[in-house]
This record gives sequence, structure tokens and C-alpha cells, in this order.
Amino acid sequence: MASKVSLSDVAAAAGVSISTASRALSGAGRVSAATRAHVLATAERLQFQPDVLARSFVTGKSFIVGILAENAPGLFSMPLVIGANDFLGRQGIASLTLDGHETPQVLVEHLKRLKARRVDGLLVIGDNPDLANVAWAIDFPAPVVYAFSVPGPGKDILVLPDNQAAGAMAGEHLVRLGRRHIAHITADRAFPAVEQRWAGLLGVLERERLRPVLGGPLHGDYKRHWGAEAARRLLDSGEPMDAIFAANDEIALGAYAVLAQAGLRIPDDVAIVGYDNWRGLTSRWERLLTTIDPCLVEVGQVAAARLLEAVAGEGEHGVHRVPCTLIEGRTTLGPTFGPYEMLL
Amino acid sequence: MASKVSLSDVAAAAGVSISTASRALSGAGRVSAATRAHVLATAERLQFQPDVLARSFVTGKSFIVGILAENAPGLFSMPLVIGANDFLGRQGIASLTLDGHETPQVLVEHLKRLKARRVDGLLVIGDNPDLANVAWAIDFPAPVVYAFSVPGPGKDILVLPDNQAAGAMAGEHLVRLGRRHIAHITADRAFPAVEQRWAGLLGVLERERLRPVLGGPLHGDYKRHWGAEAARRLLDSGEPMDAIFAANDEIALGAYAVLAQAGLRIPDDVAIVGYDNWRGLTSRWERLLTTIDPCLVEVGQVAAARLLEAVAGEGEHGVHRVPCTLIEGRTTLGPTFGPYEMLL
DNA sequence: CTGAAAGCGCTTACAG
DNA sequence: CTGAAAGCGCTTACAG
Repeated sequence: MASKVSLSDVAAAAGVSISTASRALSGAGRVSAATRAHVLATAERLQFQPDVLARSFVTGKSFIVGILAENAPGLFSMPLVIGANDFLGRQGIASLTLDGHETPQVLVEHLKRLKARRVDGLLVIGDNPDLANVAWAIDFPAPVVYAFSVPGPGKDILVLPDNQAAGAMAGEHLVRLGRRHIAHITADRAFPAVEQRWAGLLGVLERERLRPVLGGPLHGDYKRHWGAEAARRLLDSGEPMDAIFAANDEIALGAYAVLAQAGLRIPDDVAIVGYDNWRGLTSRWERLLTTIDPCLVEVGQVAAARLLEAVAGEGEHGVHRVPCTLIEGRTTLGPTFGPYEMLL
Repeated sequence: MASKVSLSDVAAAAGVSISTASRALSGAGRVSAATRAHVLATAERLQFQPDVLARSFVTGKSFIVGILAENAPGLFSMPLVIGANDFLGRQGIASLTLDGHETPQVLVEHLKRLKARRVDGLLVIGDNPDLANVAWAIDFPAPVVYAFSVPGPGKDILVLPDNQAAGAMAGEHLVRLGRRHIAHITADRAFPAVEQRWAGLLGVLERERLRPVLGGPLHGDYKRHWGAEAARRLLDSGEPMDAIFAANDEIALGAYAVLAQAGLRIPDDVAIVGYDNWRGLTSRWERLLTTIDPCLVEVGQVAAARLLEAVAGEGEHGVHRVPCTLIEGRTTLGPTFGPYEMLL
């Protein structure tokens, strides 16, 4: 079982009372330095491990946090949940993960269960940074931190990838490569992430006194077909274009296919930067598509860290943005490649 | 905080002693049917929620299990961990997830921490079904279940995708499509999964009295370049071939590229089946590559289920295999497609 | 600074 | 079948 050595054993061995031993170990309460040192040494010698179960019982802290995931097996949610659990595990905190990808009633059930389990805090993980989380503004008797969702009402804590920095990062990369005619293919302008990535790119363009191709972003959705269609429109426009920043990798691949089929050389004629680093998920070798990795594992870790701060009463409210990483690939740095190489 | 209603409140309201109330609620111990019903009704009326912390303290059960992942953020591990946590969460069991992708010393630290946390059981999740888990044969004071690893010594519990069924499934699919000259491109024969997938395919071939192209599997590694090279060898051999079962999707894509470049039509001339369903991870629309999905989320769920059984003292030792799913795509069902469509 | 004591909310032998 | 009582191992006012 757990350590057979209890606090009373330590106290006895150290020749002090249980209460003194407890105070010495916990660090709180007045204890003389000498006594404390002696108790600590004794505990060390006896390999004393405080019983977490007893401590939980008496303090009312479970050392468990709840994780409410909108769609745990989702491609975005998985790394977030994994990152969160990784950080929590390192701190010795367990988690109760519940999938909320369901009806409001189920959500209510989940929250009841989490309360019954007396979790010290709650992490709500969205699967879409452009959607409000179902669980916004829930009433919960412990600190709540949100991740990968839109900011809600009230002064909550929200952790997100830094989309604006991502846009700027893509722009900087392309500008540094000498590109002057940069297009932006993206999704619905109503999405905050879409707005922010564009804002980041626009900042760089303005600083460089560059005008985006067609004067602004091409808004559509996040799918390959839209990337292809947008690329066709760009070609048809006849405007000069030497680079595309696509709001995700799917769009980037759709655009790539159309441009390459049209006889353009990538990146010689047009450089392409994507977002998500999905291929990086499945293969570490391949470095074809230059893309921005939103570092979702880290976002999960940061969210967990913020939650533990909040549990400790030190949480800072507001939005926390986690930096992204540029993954350099051949669609910006070359050498150029043909369609079968994209597979090979 | 948690329910202000305690067991003593219920007992008082029901007009019985605390011990009777406890026995009635727990179901264990002799209580008259009438008393039990009355206590239950009272508890219901008062919305009594037993305090998990107190129960844990007195029973010594933490209602937490440990999850030791070899490489939690790995592409294979993520769905396994997510699946496990999903099942556990549904049962109200929390988990302490630790990443063991490290040195043996770190592993020892992890195990110590898990013991200190008094977890009720331990789930060890490998990142490679062909590798022995670092944590095999560890000494742990609670039931242990392994997932996605090779069988270890002793009579442990191990949960795996059913690789043999996968091989048979691929074979059946190809045979049903009328293919008679089936090649198998796979990785190192020392890997159990390689052996099992081949065994499954071979079973079908023998039943159909078919001879595999080149007389047996082509052994290499799991990378695209090997898939391409093996495809070249198959073409050069001049043997008739109308289908390939690749041991993973990377091999399948490498083979596809070479065959298509050589002017063969896929699937008209050669049908291809992969394994892993990696693309299915990133896009649900695309159904180009026919492949076998190992259903890792389910494997994780089953592993968690087995662990809870073991914790309850009902665990069955041995290897548990979880069925796979065939994902039908155009590389076997057509229509044929060109390289840019693979992107689009 | 230190110790004796109460108490956290439940379970479980032990009598009755 | 039911109740009074002990006890799980710790923390924390409360005296001293």
C-alpha cells in the first residue's frame, strides 16, 4: 500500500507532538527553526509520504481538476487535452476528463458529476477557436479556465494560440524572402481567428508599404476546394502575385494544386505558407509545406498552468496568447517539386 | 461547496442511525427492505451526494488511476490516452497522466508519485506496438494494464488492435474485388504487428489458393521511401500484380506515387490498401486511400475498461484484441484519379 | 513555540 | 436487522 509511515510515526521518532510535526512539514504555523529541521530530517529518514487521501479529506482539496472537452477526440482538442494533462501530471494533479460534445442536458450532468467529485478547478477545452464554448458562463463552485474558444462575457481566463502573431510571422517570412505581392486566402471574416491572422499579416504589409493582392483577404471556408477556387480567382485576376498566406493547410494544399497545375513553380513563382501543421502530425520527415504550428500541446499546458494559478488564488483574468512556431518547408524555401514528390 | 447534505442529515431525516443509513446507501450489509427504501427515498429527497473525499479516506480507494504514457503527444498515443480518459471519466474515475518518454530514473520517480497518490490502478500506454514497454514487469501495488505494446512476461493484461484481423480484412476486401495477385509491402519481420498483419492476409490467400506476389511479404520499414522502392521492385519483377496491401499508409502512398508515375491506373490496374487511417485524422471528406483504421480511441477505452475490471478484482489476464475498421477509398473502389486530385 | 484535543464524513466490526 | 462507537491520518483553532 502507500507508505506505512504516518505522521504520528514521524512525530514519535522526532520526539514532538503530531501537531508540531504537521506544522513543521506543512511550513505554515510557528515552529522553531531547530524543531522544523529536526522534523524534516526525521521525515526524510523515515521516508515519510503524507497520505494524500487524508489530507484531501481534511482540507477539502481533491487535487483533481475537471477537464470538460467539447470534442475530446478532435484533432485540435487532442493535443490540448494531452498538454493540459501533461502539465497537471507533473504537478501531481489528477484530472477527470469529460466529453461535452453533447446536449446541454449532458453538460449539466457533467458539471454535477464534477462538483460531486469536488474538483479544485475546471478547464473547458473548445474544439474551435471561432466558436463560443457551450460551457461559457457556467456557474461552478471552483475556478474555471477556458482554452481554444472565443472570449466570453465576464472577466474569465482564456488561453489561445496567438493568431495575430501567426499572421505577422507568415508575413515576415514572406517579406524576408523578397515577396512583394502577397495574397491572403482565408475563411469567414466573422471568425475571430480569421480576423486576427489577417491583422497580423496586414501589420507587416503596412509597415512594408505593400498592398495585398486584390486589396484584401479572400474569404471563404477552411476547405481544400475553397483554396483551389480562390487560387483560380487570383490567377484569373491577372494581378501580380508572388506569395500566398493561407489561413490553414487545407486551403494551402488546394491553392498549391491549382497553381502547380497551371504551370507555376512553387516557390519560384509563388511561395505558399499554411497554418496548422497538420502534416507535421503524421510525419516528421516531410517538410514540403511551409506552415505555422499553433503549438496546441503548449496551449494546453499553459491553460493548465493558469488554472492551477487560479486555484491557488493567483490567477490573472483576461486572455493569454501562446506563441506559434514557423515550420519552414519547400513551398517557401524550395527547391521546387512536382506533384508526386508531394506524395513521396 | 459540495453538497451541504451529509450522511448524518439523511440518517436524522430518515429516523435511523448513521450506520444504518450508510449500509442502506452502500447496499452492503443487512438492512430490511423497508428501511433501505425509506433511507434511499430520504437521500433522494435531500439530494444527498456522498462526499467522495471522505469515502476515499476511509476506504483507501482514491478513485484515481494512473496513466503512464511512453510518449503522450505521439500520434498513436494521443487517441489511446484520450480514449482511456473518456471511459474513465464516464465512470467518474479521474486519472493522473504521466509521460514516461524518458530515462528509467524518471520512470521510477513517476511510479513513486503514483504510489504516493494512491492510485487504484495503472494503465501503461506504449507508443509502438512492436516495442516492449519500458515499464514492463514493474512492481506496482495496484492492478496494471498495458496497451499498445508487445506482450510482456508473466500473466499481465494487454490490449491491442487486432492486427491479424486487419490483415484478413484487407485480404477479404481485395479478394472480393476480384484481385488475384496481391503483394504485401511491410516493415521488419521482427515486429509482432508485421507478423500478425501478414498472418491475417496469408490466411485469406491460402483459403483462396492464391500465391502472394514474389511469394511473400517485402520487408523494409514503415516509411514512404520504402513503399516507393518496394513498388519499383514489384514492377521490375515482371510478375503479375493487381493489388497491394501496405502495412501502413506511408508505404501505401510511396507505392501509389511510383505506380501512378509508371503509368498504372489506380485502382484499375492495381488496387492499394493501407493501414493507420492517418489522413482520416486530418480530413473527413477525403476518401482517397482505402485503409484500415486501428480504432485507437476504442483501444484506449477497452484498456481503461479492463483496468477498472481488474481494480474490481474481475480482470481477465491475457491479451485482448480490439477490432479494426476498413475505410473504403478510391485506391480500391475507384474512380481512378491523378496526382493533383490526391491533393485536392 | 508547543501540545492536547476536536473534528473532517464516512465505513465497519462489534454488541445488542 | 439496528445502533453506538471506534477509527481512517491529517489539519487547525485553542490553550498553555
